[in-house]
Amino acid sequence: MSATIKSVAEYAGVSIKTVSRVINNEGTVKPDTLAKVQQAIDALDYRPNKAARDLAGRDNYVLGYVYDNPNAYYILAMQNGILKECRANGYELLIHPCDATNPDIIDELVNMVNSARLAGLILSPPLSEMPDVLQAMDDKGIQYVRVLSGDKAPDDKPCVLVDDYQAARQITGHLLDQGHQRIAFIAGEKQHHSTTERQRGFYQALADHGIQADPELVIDGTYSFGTGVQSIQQLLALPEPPTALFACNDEIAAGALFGARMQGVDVPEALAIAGFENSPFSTQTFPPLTTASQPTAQIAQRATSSLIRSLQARKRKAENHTITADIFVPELIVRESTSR
Amino acid sequence: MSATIKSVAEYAGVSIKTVSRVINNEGTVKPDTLAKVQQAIDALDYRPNKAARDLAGRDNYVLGYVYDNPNAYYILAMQNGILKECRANGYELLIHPCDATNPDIIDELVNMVNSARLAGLILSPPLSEMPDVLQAMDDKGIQYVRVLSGDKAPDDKPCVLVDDYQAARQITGHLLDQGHQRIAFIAGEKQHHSTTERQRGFYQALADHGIQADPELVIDGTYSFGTGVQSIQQLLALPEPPTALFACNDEIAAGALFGARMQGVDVPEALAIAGFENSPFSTQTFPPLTTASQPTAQIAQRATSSLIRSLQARKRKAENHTITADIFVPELIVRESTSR
DNA sequence: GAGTAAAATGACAGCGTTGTCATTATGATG
DNA sequence: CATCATAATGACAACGCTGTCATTTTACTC
Repeated sequence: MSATIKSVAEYAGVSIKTVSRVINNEGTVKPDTLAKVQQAIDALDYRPNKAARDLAGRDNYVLGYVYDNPNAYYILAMQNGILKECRANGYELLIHPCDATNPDIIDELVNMVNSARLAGLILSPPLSEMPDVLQAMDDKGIQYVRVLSGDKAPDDKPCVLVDDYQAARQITGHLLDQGHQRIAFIAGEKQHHSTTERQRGFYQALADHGIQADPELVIDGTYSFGTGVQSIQQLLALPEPPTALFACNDEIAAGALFGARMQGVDVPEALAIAGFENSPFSTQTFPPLTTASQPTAQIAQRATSSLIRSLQARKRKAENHTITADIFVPELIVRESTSR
Repeated sequence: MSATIKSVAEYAGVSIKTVSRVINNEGTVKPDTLAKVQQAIDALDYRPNKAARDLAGRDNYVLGYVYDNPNAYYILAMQNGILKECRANGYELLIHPCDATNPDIIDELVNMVNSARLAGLILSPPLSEMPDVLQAMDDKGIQYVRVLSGDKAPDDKPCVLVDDYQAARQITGHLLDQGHQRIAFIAGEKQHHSTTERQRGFYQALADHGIQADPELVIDGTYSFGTGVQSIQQLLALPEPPTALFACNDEIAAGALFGARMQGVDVPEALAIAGFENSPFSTQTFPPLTTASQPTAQIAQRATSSLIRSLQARKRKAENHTITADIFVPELIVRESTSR
């Protein structure tokens, strides 16, 4: 049988309420009392009973992660990061896969939050980029944190930013540094901010080097292997084909690599290819892909901790809780697919 | 404010205990009383408070999913299936990623089950195939269900079987039916039962057709793209190369396909390739891969429901609860990579 | 229709925590 | 050193449910 707050209180020689104050960091406990209680907690290996906490308290210690993203690696990395932070703070996580294209998605989410009595929500793209979803959460007073693509927060609500723009600029810059002049770009779904941000970074890098982008070299597609295969065929058929390609993610890049090989085009000798995401795809090709690595798990962890802090701040009625938008810049990883 | 058991009881004109009996299916309630209560539940949209249930009851309504598997698609599919069944039965799910090679893994798991007060565990490979892990669970009286590769249950403890043997036999049979005589096999990690079962099916199919397996055509590797690329080079360098390949999973098959193309070998004209798993890899290649589809989400759902049933049976002290081992046979999916 | 066993229902405590409010200790002030 | 404000602590009810055991109702027997 595991220790209860009562046994800890007896062991430490204080009331259960004081123990409660310690485990909730309420701050109104004398240092030596606190030390005694901490020691009792450690000695008895006490862990608060979540069910009792939820039942007695006003709030619940459960966060929700809502996702709709076909990319399994991304979701799992997010999930791992969130879980880590939740565990560290005694929160639990409710996982809720959903379909963002479902017209009833908003009702579904509100319903879920209410019936599971969630304390807050972690939203990743594309959900985190849907204004009506965010609006509904605000209306219902549901707390959330978003993971977003961008280089500055779109509003003052909590979010963690991934600076795809900057990273895309770096990747493109890397290709330019290698002497490439005709660089192609294959985009993913335009609904994802990540696509538009990466494209913006691509254009900016060209502009930095005084190069005019050739519209023929920019192709719209989806974040898929198939897009890569098809697009590269189209690009290679051009009278003046590109000597380098920046694909919006590794999956597209892998497809392009495959397509190029099928047509007998050597990579990187005749065509340099860079991807984005540092997914397993990027090392499972020959040659391995140059890419940008976003520390997804770490981003998720930061988002979660930010949500928890704002939850606790609200609990203590600290209205002056300042929301700081964390920002991550994916890091350039150079591999053989772009080496000269 | 949502309805409580008390408001339902008042509405229905019975005691709260009777409502409790209804929601727990205890069976000792008169039909018309039951109807009244049901109606009250519907009218008030009552949902039992999980925290109160957990606190008051002996058991918790929380299951755990423990995984260590590099394959993100598999895990996510499992997770989705488990979640679906949990939700349908009012259970919650605790997700616990872990490292099976960690020497302290057993302590870690036992600790987790105790501190989170889990009702039961869902184990997938490789954890479900580690005898010492299972032994520890049995010793501690922790209930679990395993998802296993095999065509019959190894013991009388609850499990759901995936008949890789049968499916591998079918895939190999399909290649044989296409007239192939020299069929290669690339294995994954030998620690995974799925590998040995698939290999067993491969040999059996050859034997069925009176063909002697050529050891030169069987290569050990890992479940990775790289294994596929390397192995196919080795196979194609043989004096008498194979005309068909059965790769232990789609990732290997995709690597092999890539490697074959690199060497100018046409697929399927000069070399037929089949994979296994029906992962996204299998449709992201040109040509798309023949493979076997295991309904992972459905398997997970079945496993979860089996665990829940056995949990409830134990609660009612029904010792005569018979454990039926469900068995799934992955289904052959023929695509262009093996068409004549 | 009285007597009995079995089925159905209810009263009430208790699960482990937090919130509210009362009480006690501490420190500052004159 | 008495007085008071404030910080620290404690007593106790309440959260919504289940388990135990007592009570009532029902069904059956002679």
